[in-house]
Amino acid sequence: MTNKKKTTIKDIANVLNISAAAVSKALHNDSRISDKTKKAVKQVAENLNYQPNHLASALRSGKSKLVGVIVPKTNSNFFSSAIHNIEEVLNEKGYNVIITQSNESYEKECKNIDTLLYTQVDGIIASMANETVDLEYFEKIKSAGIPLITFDRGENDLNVDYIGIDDYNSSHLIVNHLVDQGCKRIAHIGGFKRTRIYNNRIKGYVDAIKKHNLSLDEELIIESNLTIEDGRKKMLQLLALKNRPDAVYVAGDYAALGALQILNEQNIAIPNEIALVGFGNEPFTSMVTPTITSVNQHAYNIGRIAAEAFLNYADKNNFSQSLNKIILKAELLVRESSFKKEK
Amino acid sequence: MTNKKKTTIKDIANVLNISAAAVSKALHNDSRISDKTKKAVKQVAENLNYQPNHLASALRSGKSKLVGVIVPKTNSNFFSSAIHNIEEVLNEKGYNVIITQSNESYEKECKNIDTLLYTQVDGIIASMANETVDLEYFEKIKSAGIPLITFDRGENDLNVDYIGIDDYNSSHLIVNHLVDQGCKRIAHIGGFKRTRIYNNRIKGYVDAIKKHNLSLDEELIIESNLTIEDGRKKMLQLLALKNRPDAVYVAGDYAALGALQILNEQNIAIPNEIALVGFGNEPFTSMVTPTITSVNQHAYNIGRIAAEAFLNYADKNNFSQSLNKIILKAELLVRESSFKKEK
DNA sequence: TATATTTGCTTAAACGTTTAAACAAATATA
DNA sequence: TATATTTGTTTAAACGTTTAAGCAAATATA
Repeated sequence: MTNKKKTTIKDIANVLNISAAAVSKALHNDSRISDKTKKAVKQVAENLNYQPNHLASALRSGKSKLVGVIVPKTNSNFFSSAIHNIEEVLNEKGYNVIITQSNESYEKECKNIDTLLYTQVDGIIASMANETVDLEYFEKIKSAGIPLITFDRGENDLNVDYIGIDDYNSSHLIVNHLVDQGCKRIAHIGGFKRTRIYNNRIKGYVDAIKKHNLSLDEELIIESNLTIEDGRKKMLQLLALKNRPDAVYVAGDYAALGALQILNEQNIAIPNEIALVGFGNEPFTSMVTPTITSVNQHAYNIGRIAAEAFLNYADKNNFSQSLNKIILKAELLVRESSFKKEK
Repeated sequence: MTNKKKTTIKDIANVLNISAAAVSKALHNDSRISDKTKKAVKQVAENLNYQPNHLASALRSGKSKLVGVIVPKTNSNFFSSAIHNIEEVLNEKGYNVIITQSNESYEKECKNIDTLLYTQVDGIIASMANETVDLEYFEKIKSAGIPLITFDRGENDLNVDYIGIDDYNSSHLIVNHLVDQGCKRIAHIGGFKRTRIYNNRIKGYVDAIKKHNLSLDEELIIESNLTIEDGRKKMLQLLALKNRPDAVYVAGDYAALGALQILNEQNIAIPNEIALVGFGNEPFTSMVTPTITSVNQHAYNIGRIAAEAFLNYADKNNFSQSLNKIILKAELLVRESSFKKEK
């Protein structure tokens, strides 16, 4: 099958012997077009299998009705669910969503930004890569004059909307729970300090430890990239201490899983010998043995709110953005890895 | 920050007192433009922070340099990895990729197709939703005159390129392995028969069972939607049989996980009492206890090949598509759930 | 020196829409 | 009946590019 020429409004106009402008207006239900003409136009459009050319209308109107989304990876429950909800809200309003993934690489993230700007998206909703420290490229979005909304991983210095959970308080929830279970020496395998959310989790951990008058031991706080492999490595590091912890709070579920594997391999009783808590509520946390206590980040709400934040700016041709944080409460889901039946 | 007008080639032309056409050519390194002018144009473009308007060039050239991807869900290792490789190949060639997910819903899939056609993509690479039986919407893609490439989940009747693994032989690999482990009564929790890949897995299972002269028992073949929940349900169904199986081959890893949960809950020894094999090599198969034997579908290669299949058609303005299957060999990854130390 | 070719640019049309402005015909208002 | 308003349409310009065609100046060829 060779590709036939696509039907345009001109073709419809020719069939009916009216102007292209009349066709355009008829298709948009302009009040100044007679019902008779509208009906005829729509009928012919259908017959000729007319598909509006988005490029032309976007060019003319200056609005592409496209919103770009940048996430570190789609292969995570949190992000794929956030994307789903962003789509749901935006499709409703006639926007289409372009998803791109950075794979945690700053370089790829820059490319994605270029791609999206080039595609003339009307706005960008982004969660930053672990690697990202330089904000220059994100500033580029702002100076392109389109709204930028950040979620989960954002930076105050960008001075744009941010939607995330309360990382600081989540750490409190976790430490409180572990203390409640009788743990006295709680370690923290955290993310990179330079990433705000992980830094907040660390701060929350430190303050909660202090609040409970537990010993704040530097060797119990470890920075990690939070992959499975690194979780294994950092768990081994903790086990090598003269004075082992009796609980480990890991700032990401994948790393928590790595830690769990090591504990299982070394036949260390979970949670009685060492209790374990992850973060993110990835589906596998309730699939592994033992199931892993984790924190639910409410991807559902975050996605919706991020989309709504964008809609707030859309269609306004004179807007100014500023640091506008929306912080949601997170929920601790206690599972086997930290719940001691007999304390 | 209010949104300033964007720089166009006209702005550049004005600065240098040359025509817009000259600017366009200079930016594209046309041989008929002097090096001096090219240099000057590029310098001014940089100074004014010029970003080409993709909509305009796409409209003019009739090529959007955008490729649409439709997958059932991004939240699966197979698809997210396939997407990643599709992107890698296509970005290299100057294409950008728009990802959409159907969430296994036919309705959403149709919407996605409309969206992509509306966005004027130059081609579509798709894997069909479980629900999809009606091919009308996919025919719409063909009649839009752009190439359609299917992977993993496709249909012969579409008469387009298809890239997938050898499902029929994969079933043979699995049954051979289970027989090798001494299993005599092998059940199959399969996907929907109407979906080609699952049908092929069922056929492969049936033929392999016959080949080994095992009893082909209708009650051992169960159709499922392959979610965790359904995997649990169908496993319970198998356990309720008077004559229980000693092995279960599940056509998807999520359902296999559900089955595993039931076996663990009922303290049934895996693999000695019942051996278990999944399909898809989702990361969690090597995370759970016991680890689950599964089939690696080589998402890496499938993504690359699908992208290359598209590139085959791209830029050709007269092409015809036909059923063109590329079938890759799959790899059986034997793990704890089916490997008996003492047989 | 006369002619052909190459170089470096300009002009203008085109891609498919949308929309402001114009205008004739029909209808309402006084 | 004369004028104002409404209705239903057309015309033409615009969005920012690309590109075929044209043309003058510079250079090569005979």
